[in-house]
Amino acid sequence: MKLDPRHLELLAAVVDHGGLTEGAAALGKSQPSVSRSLGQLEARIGAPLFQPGRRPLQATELGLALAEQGRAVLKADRAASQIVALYRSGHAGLVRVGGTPVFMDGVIAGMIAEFQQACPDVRVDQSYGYADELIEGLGNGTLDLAVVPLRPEKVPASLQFQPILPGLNVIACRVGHPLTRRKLVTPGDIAEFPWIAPPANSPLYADLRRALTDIGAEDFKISFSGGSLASVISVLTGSDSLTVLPYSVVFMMRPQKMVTALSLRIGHPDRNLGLLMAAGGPVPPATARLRSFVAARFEALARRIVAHQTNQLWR
Amino acid sequence: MKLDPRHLELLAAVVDHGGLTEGAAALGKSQPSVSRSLGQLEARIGAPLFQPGRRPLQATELGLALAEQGRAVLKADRAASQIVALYRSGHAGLVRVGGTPVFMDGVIAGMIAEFQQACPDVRVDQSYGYADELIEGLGNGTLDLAVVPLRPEKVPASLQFQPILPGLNVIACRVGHPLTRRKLVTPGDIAEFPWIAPPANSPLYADLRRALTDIGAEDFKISFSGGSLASVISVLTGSDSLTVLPYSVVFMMRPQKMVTALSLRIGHPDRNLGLLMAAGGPVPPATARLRSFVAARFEALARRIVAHQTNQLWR
DNA sequence: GAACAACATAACCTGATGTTATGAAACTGG
DNA sequence: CCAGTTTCATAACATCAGGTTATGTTGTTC
Repeated sequence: MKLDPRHLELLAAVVDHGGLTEGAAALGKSQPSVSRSLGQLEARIGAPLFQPGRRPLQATELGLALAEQGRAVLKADRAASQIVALYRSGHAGLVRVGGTPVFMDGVIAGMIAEFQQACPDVRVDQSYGYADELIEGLGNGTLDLAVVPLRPEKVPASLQFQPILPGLNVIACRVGHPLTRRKLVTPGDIAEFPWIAPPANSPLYADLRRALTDIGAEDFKISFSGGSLASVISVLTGSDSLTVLPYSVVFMMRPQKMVTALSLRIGHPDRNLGLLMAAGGPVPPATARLRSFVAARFEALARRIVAHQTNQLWR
Repeated sequence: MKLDPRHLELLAAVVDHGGLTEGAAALGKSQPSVSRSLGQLEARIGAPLFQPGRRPLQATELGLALAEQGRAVLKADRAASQIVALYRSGHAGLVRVGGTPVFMDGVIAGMIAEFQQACPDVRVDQSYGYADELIEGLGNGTLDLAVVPLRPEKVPASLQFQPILPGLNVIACRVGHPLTRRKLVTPGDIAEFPWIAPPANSPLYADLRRALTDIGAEDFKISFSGGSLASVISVLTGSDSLTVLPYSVVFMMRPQKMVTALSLRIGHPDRNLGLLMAAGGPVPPATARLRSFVAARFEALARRIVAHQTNQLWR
């Protein structure tokens, strides 16, 4: 026999509240409604759930046993409501974040860790990709949020783009690198050092080439290429190599005192780092929350960068 | 937000069966019904439960989390159905059995133990009383079944009486009692031995008085009275006392070889031991099952008694 | 790209559940 | 033991969710 779980809930409430009237009130229903529903349950079962002729309604053994199950139903129902509430407030759910490798490793992952301190039930699925792949992912629904340097005019109509930092690259090297002792670094100075190149298909690689070309360093030797940020940093700190990294990435790594930037201004790309999301449709709450969290952190980061720059430690 | 537990059940079934159609089939419902109900759930929640545009319907993270709760609801529901099924088949429940002390202790308790080997989930609440109290208990619903010696014409109309053994008392004594060595015991022989009397308000006490009067033993001394069966047996086996006990009780105690009956026929009361139950209303299945079990055991007992009597061990 | 399977939608009906008003029954205190 | 109060059951009605069958519509598959 199939029982209606709502009937079991009613029974549990009535039993636990010691009476039909109070049980009904606890459920926010009228007393006759609960009375009739329990009557139906009793009729379906064909056995008394309550001892007859007792005015503060008292359950039979069978009624108590079924109320036990009703409590289980109520518990599951409350848990489900809690899950929904968490989800709708953005405190639970799954956010699939994609972004360019260097930014994700150097900046975003740390922010996500911080975010999850506040929202431990939000799962984050991180993936890497460049603009085209990220845009496709957002388009076909396999990605909720992308962190990507982009030219605003290249944003598809179906997506919305929120700029969070101007594109700005620097030449990075290890702390204590010979060139860091010089007040002014000239293009000629850097020619003697080997370079670490980002993956050849990355925008950062194009930035590197352009920056070096801009400053007239046509001829440079690449000693290492293709690694992710962790590898790049390892090589950078273990050698006198140079590389091009986003300003924000180097800035975020300042506390570790492993990497710094040269006082050589290079041409900056006409892109903005920004957050890319699907436009139009409803945004999953957890995605919205993470998005605004990251945006806020970047705003703070931008202020700190400005403050730092005015301190003239870098130029 | 309050969710309908039935929706959670639907969700669990669909998720676990890998599709809406199969999930609906597993629940014995039509596919459109489940589709629409889940659509409503989705609308109420305001968030997608399934990934859009996937043909074997695939749940989102939220859907999976809610399905987990749905499984809990389903489990509780099945458990409740199981409870009802057990109850309705008489394999679970509570039976409140009342009866006269000597029969309950000497015969019925053993049968109940045997019954509970087969139906361990049937709880038995045993109480003691004489005819009037038992009839009242059955009348006001505090008793399901009574085992009581009764004159059939004294059965109230609202109750039904099922005779299971003719009333038959014997004079009981310890095994090895001096009188057991005599082939024929005369009324005069018993005069010298002290008597154990049942409680003064019990029918058995009246039987005792009548039996002794019948056989002309006007003058007898009572050495012990008022105890329950266990005490009576203790005194009986520890002395040369005599007492009056129902034949069935003495018969049931034969295996222990502690108590036997004298070969002195005494007048037997015009009562029948029987099972008394409320008539008319629906009988709780567990009560019906216990009733028929006890009746069957008594039938077997009656046969064994007859067989034993033809062996002439007693008379 | 055609065939197929899976899901969504439409239209309809039944029945459960909600309501308020009211009656009956049990408990309470004197 | 009786009146008052509380508690539950019943009546009458409205509404809506959920059941059905029939029929699109859309992914998936070969």
